[in-house]
Amino acid sequence: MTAFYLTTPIYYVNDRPHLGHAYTTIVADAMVRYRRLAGVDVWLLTGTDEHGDKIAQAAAKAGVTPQALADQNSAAFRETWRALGISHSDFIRTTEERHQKVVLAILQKLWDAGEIYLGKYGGHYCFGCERFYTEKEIVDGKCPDHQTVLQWIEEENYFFKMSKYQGWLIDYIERHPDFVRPERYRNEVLGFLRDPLTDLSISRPRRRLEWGIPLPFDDKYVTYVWFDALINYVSALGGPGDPRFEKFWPHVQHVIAKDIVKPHAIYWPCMLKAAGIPLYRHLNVHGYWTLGGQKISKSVGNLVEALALKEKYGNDAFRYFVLREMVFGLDADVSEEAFVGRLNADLANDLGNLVSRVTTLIVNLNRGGVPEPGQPTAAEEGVLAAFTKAKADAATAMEEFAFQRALASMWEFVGVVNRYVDATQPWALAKDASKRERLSAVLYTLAESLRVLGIVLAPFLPDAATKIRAGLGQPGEPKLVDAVWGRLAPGTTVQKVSGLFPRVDVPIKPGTGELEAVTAAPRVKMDEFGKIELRVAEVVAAEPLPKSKKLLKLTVSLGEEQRTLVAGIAEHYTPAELVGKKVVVVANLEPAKLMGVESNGMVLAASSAGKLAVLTPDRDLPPGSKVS
RNA sequence: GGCGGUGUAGCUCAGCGGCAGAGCAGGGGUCUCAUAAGCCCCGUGUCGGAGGUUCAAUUCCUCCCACCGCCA
Repeated sequence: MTAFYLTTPIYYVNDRPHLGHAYTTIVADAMVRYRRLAGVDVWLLTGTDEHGDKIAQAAAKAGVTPQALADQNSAAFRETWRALGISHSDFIRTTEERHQKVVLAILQKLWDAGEIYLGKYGGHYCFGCERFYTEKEIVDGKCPDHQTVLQWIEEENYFFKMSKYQGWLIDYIERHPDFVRPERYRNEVLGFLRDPLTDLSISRPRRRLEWGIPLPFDDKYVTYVWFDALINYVSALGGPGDPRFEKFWPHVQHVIAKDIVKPHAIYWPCMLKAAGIPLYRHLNVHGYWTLGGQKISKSVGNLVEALALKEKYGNDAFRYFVLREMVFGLDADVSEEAFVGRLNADLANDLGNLVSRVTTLIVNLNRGGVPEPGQPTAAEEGVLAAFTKAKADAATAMEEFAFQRALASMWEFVGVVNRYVDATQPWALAKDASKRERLSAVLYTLAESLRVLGIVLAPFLPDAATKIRAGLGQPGEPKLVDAVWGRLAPGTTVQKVSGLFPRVDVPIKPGTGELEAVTAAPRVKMDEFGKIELRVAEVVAAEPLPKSKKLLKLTVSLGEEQRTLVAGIAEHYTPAELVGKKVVVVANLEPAKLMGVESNGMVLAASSAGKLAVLTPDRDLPPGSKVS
């Protein structure tokens, strides 16, 4: 069995988890699930990066220790991945001993090999910020934050001899065209390498920064955060020599966002080379999300809110959207409108409806079981061929981290199956006894189409795929080797699978352009509606319920009887306003106790955007009048 | 300022030397198994602008404009 090792970046804990982090992690998760489906032994690593200046400063500002801040924010990431159903194998933190141990070992090894030297670094330093500024950040020789004159100070630091690897790295990237991909980022890296590469400062003096891993050969310094952080990919596997490392490291690929290309494409290969560790296979770089056409800024925090789409529409829809909408490597835009568009068009109309119509057809026309496949005709061969193609195209796309293409390929097949249903018209075949065998062949083909979809979609839509397989009597873990035509046994029980992805109606709020998404209500039959007894009632008495902000206790007259009911309208109506009003109530609602008061019915009220109005008859009618 | 990229239908994008394409949105039709879903039909757009190479350019070259990225 082959192995596969994939890493997300370790996320810096001065930030809260947002859509950008989620995308990187979902991409990695989908990739790993896909390989796992194919029987590959996979290891997915994520985690948090916890050392450095910014953490120390943020912690000081918040009045907590750096470790406490790191604990809190690291937990936020862990919780987000749990909520998104990420199937990572390990979660590493750079403050863990297992990580620090490997960092120390590598530093020592580089020191012993003469790859590190003590050098002088001069720069414009601001004592207020406790940091150096580059020439371009300086405004009139002053700190942009404090407006104080910067001082030129020289500081001794340890440097990694990165410059000597420049020629080697250029050569390596040229010989390995997909080392950094997509190509645009490879070109960027090569562009950067056309200028002389400098040595990399890998330390910070402890008198300035305590929050880091002390250098093993000079405890007056801590390790520079990038040098520390990159090593997580190695340390999480136990480091060279560890069986897990030996097994997975030869297959390692990284996924990152474009902002951290340089450390990953330049520092990291040089570090690995110097440490005698083989280079990673691929650096897979993706772009940024914009929100409703707006650039994301941290102060706005809107990228965090984008995660709410997952709460609102479900995890599978969220995964589908981000994987389908972003061309891997390029920037993409999220908006609720685009999200709902994808959800309705691809998930509800194409896939969800297909699953619903096919399972219903089989249940209705073949007493719930998978029929015999019978004699395939050109139409059936066409469906099979379409699946074979979709599976192969998706596999190719997944090799290249082209998630959008993988999903598009699968949807080609969904379209073929929808057209096949229309072309063969099983409902018509069922009316003709002489077409019995033909009907069997068609229903079998449809059932088989759904079964294989339930397998190949699993890495992308884990929950929906499980439901599809369950409907076709396929419990347990899906395997790609079973996504082979003809494996579905005749006689297998089929159950209706409806409502996989309900359509969403989106009225656009007038004037604002904002969307207020509302899930379409299911249709009800007349006799179902008829079960609800609505009557006009007159409010006889009203009083607030003690200790409740929202509830009012109402006594209403229905003509021949009086009732007590509780209504959640206290924020919108005073008791005095209500007495004497004629309202509409549900008269046959099951009694319910609210704040200790038994309520026998419900007052109907309409609400929108925080406003609320009870319904009253347009003309005067006696209490008890039926509403229908 | 240097290097690179992008500019194609209302929107998102594919094509990259041989009669302009897909998905979505929009319009029309149609079936009824299905989530008012499906299916079928409908796109003359100066392929950013100007010039050039070529029998032929959206596709190659030059310049210009706009936007973006990396670097400074």
